[in-house]
Amino acid sequence: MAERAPTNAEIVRALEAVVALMEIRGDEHYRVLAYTRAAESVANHSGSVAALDDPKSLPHVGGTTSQFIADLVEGRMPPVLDELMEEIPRSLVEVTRLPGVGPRTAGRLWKELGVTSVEEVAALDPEEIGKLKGFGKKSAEKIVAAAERYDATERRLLLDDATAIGEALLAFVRSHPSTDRADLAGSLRRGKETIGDLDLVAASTDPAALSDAFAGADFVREVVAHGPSKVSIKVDGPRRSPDDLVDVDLRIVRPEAYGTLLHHFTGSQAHNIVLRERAVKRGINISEYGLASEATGGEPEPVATEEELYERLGLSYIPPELREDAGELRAAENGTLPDLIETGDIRGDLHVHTNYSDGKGTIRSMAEAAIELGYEYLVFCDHSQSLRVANGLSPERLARKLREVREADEEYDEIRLFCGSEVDILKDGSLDYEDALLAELDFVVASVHTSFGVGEKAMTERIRRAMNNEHVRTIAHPTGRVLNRRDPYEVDVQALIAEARATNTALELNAYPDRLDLKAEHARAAVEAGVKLTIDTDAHDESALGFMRFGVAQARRAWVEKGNVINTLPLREFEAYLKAGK
DNA sequence: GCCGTTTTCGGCCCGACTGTTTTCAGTCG
Repeated sequence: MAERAPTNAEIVRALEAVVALMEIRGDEHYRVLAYTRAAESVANHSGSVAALDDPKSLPHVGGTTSQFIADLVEGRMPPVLDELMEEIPRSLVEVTRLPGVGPRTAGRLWKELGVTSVEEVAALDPEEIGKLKGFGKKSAEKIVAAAERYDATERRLLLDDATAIGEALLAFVRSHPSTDRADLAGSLRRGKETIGDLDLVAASTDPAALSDAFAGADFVREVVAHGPSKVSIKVDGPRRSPDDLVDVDLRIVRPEAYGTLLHHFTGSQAHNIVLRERAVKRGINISEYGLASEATGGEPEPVATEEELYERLGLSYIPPELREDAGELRAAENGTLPDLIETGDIRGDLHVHTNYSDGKGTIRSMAEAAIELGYEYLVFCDHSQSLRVANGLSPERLARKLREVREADEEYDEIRLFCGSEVDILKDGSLDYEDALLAELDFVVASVHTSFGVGEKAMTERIRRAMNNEHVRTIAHPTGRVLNRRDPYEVDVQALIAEARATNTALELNAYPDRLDLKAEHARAAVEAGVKLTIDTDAHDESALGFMRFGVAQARRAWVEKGNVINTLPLREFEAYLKAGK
């Protein structure tokens, strides 16, 4: 037995390692695909896979892959992975990440030139590669150049940056005279927590003209590919430096085929594949150009909207955020898709900061920004006393702030203002204010900001203890991760969900683009367990109140409905919830 | 390797673009 059961993410990493190495070895495509799908299935599972009685209950996990998972759970190295790592240098996997280099090329560079790493590719003379059959001067130079500028630190775009860049590009596409419709597609449209590259789709009466205009626009830093219906370019990333470029794809079709195009490039790829397989069984072939069947003589018949596409397949409309091959097809067949929460359902923000601690806004400026958003209530939760780096409030300053919130509340008819605290959960699980003080506040958010490295057992106990405090209504950013900067601390999220349910404590889905914590799989597990969520921006200035849309997008990916979220309650009901206690 | 409203065997989504090719493999999404 292993010391600790592997997390879903660890199982996924092991399966993906098999995929990468098998591809290099040149294993049969469908064998590799099976491991790919098993990895996706584990990643999409909301509960702990290690805790399942039989992993075969997961879709795309059969006898072999379930044994693979069982080996990991019991602390054994799965033989297939052992064998692959014995045979193939692990560092070759990185070579396949070079743009334009896939597993076939990496495998040949290794077998025919003895190259095992990106560094060794960069050190190659392009002429050596050019001597290999099927490689010319151009591709040889491209491969070496890609290796030379390869940056191993994977950096993905946060949602706010991706949205800003994407919307600017979209405005350009929409402004072209031949454009009929255009949208952002891909993972940004699905609301994924981070974005690798941007996908745009357009319906145009003159695709070639739009393609040329896009490839020639002044924001283009590099043209990667340029055809009559597809353009791939690089544009400046958020850091606007030469080594911070973002890949962008634009696909263009005639207006009548827009529905299937938008659908195709929204993905996910896994969703598209299962949807298309299902269609093939019914004699229909789906492509971005439409639906083809015997009845259409094998030619694609265009479909103008996504709604019509799903309808023609006998399915209810599946929102983009659910398109992950995570059970949405079955739900669409049965008419049991969730009625997903929308940004407009949010009635207030329960976790915002002011200049009393480390925020930039004042009580009144934040209140006025919240009024602009149409909120019915706003809860100020500044940091507590021990968090000195964030100018945490002493009991005296908290008392002063409480008075000011009460005064400001009198001044605004449009909104109710509440005074809360984001109170630190100290190392031993006690809270950073006395209970008597917490009792005076309207709402208490508790969270961990220090001593991240205490280990899973201690961290889980620490947060569970905080949940058992009668004043603590929600746990903010429950896993502490900061995207691109800091991994989550070790904590047993399943145990937190169980304790949240037992103590009637909510869990926060923090909408800040670099947190988005809980992540979607955990948020889904929480609502499945009957735990309520709060979706809060943790705003430190007025504009950050607008991050709510990113939190809602993540909640939608977690199959969350309005009724699962505390701050969708109308003011009267929210007040009743406050009054009722835990 | 997985899967079954034609199947326990024989299938497995579909197409654009590039480079090096005279018909296609590899990569990408």
